[in-house]
Amino acid sequence: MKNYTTILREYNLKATPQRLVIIESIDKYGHINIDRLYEEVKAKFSSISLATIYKNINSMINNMLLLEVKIPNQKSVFEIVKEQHSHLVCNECGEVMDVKLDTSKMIDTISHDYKFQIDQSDLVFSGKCTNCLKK
Amino acid sequence: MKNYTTILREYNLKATPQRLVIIESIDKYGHINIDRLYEEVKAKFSSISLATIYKNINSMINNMLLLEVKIPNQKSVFEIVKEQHSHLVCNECGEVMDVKLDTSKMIDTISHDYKFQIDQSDLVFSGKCTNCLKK
DNA sequence: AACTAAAGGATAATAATTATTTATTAACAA
DNA sequence: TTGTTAATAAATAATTATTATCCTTTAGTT
Repeated sequence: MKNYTTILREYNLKATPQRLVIIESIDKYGHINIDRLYEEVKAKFSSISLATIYKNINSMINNMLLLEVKIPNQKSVFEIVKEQHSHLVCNECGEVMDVKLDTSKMIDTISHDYKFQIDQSDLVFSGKCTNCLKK
Repeated sequence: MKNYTTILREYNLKATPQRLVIIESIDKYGHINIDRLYEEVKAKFSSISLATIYKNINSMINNMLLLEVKIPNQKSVFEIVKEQHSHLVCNECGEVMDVKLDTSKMIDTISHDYKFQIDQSDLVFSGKCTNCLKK
């Protein structure tokens, strides 16, 4: 069991009970959108308001603890910042999963061919996941 | 000068004057977000409502004439569907540009390693464009 | 324990998007 | 070229999404 209190403090965020539930939920699911997160948190803090969720998500993003993943045809999901990676999205079940890719060669090519300095890569691949392929 | 009327009809969309201006603007800029598009169209049809813009964008997307490109930290832009490509976004000037990439190897790797069937790739690289690098 | 800046709750305000209703018009045919 | 009709535009209204405000509570520190 991770110590979320410590994590929050490392990112200069007060470790409030609400925030603990938020980060715990995100960590639990890996990726979660605002609505599901709201429900998760409300299960433990029935009085929490959606505005508080938004406020916290935003401050966690500003402090680089979380990041938003924009996905075609569905709402963004949030995840805890970790090593650079890309995403697979299943159009059947909606599942979002991480995938480790070596993008260095591609980035070199672009930098060279287009004289463009790349600071960030957001790669999303959509299709059908293993489970849904079986069905 | 392209014949946008014909294009619209090919996609089973009535060629209304409003739609002609919409597609003309998108084609002119390559990529445009909803607000700038609204202004562009309003310059020619001062009475047009934002709802009409949304309605048309949505029907053009549904009929596969347009597609939405989701971008980190800014509003989505729309573009005319063409051969598969990726996007570069400059964080300084906001410019969005197309880039032709060979993603086949990457996709094969993912398909193989993760047993995932990839139908669509959305790749966005952000950083600094040639022009802004010079400044 | 007390202080204070930050956070939560409640709600209002704003922004973004979609729906509804009626009048207009593009596409097609005679 | 004109009439017919289904689709579209305009003008809201309604929803949904997100942010701001104001006041109370609390986490972190002394």
